[in-house]
Amino acid sequence: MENDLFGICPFVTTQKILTGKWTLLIMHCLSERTLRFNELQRTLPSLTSTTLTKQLRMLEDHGLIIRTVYNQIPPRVEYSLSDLGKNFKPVLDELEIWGNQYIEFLKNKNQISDQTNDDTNKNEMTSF
Amino acid sequence: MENDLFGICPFVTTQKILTGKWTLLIMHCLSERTLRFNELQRTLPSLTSTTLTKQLRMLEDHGLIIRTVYNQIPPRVEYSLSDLGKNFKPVLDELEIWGNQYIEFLKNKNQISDQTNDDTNKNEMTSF
DNA sequence: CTGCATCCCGCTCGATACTG
DNA sequence: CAGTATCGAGCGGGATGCAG
Repeated sequence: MENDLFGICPFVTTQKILTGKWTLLIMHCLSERTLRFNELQRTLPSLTSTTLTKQLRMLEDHGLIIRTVYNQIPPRVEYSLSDLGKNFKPVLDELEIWGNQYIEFLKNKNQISDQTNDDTNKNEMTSF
Repeated sequence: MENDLFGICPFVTTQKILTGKWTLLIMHCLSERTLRFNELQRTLPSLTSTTLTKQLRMLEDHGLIIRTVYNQIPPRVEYSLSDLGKNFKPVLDELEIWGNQYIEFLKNKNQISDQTNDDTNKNEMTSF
């Protein structure tokens, strides 16, 4: 296999699962409650159905979420966490705590750099 | 901005930080002790210096690790976690727990689908 | 409403070769 | 020992358009 440590090292394995720009956010949303496709879409701004579908399929293939289809008109599809997905909750909690810490860190950093560097120049080279 | 929620949503922000195929593993290694460049390289199999350097630079730029250079011949560079990086430890711990759960899940899945195939490669590795 | 098919762009990974 | 320079392949994200 291309990824020698997948299925062996817990960190490499998890990292592989978490590839996908929106996986954490999706997992967080579904950890609160079951959601329909367009509920997810409304919750996650700037995320097209194409991308959302792909990410959901990936998580489903990996066994983290469950896709339930109701045969109705109009269609109704619900996404919820599997047991494996529910066990992921502690990770999400710690991730959220640390993420907020990091955001605070960023704010301080920007305050410092904004004092010295007020002119974020964007001059396009007009000629020469 | 290309990433509207970076610096706002803790999950999106963290996900962005964690891009990089080896970030979690590197963070785990450094969470145990300070390491030199080639120690990391020896610890992490199949990882060229090019890639390792890039990932380390990324983590350094994001403020998670600290790079200390000793002016010596031969050169000596040590990598350690910053305070921000040390605060990441709880995430790593939960990640490791869940990752091992997931590995167990994979084994069961493979047992079902690989009833005819007996894989001889079943070494237990806690990490790397 | 919940997708799939297609195409394109950018970016990351990694191989290889070279350096102080 | 600890990198840098360069280059290429591959893959994921997203825009667009269509479908049941």
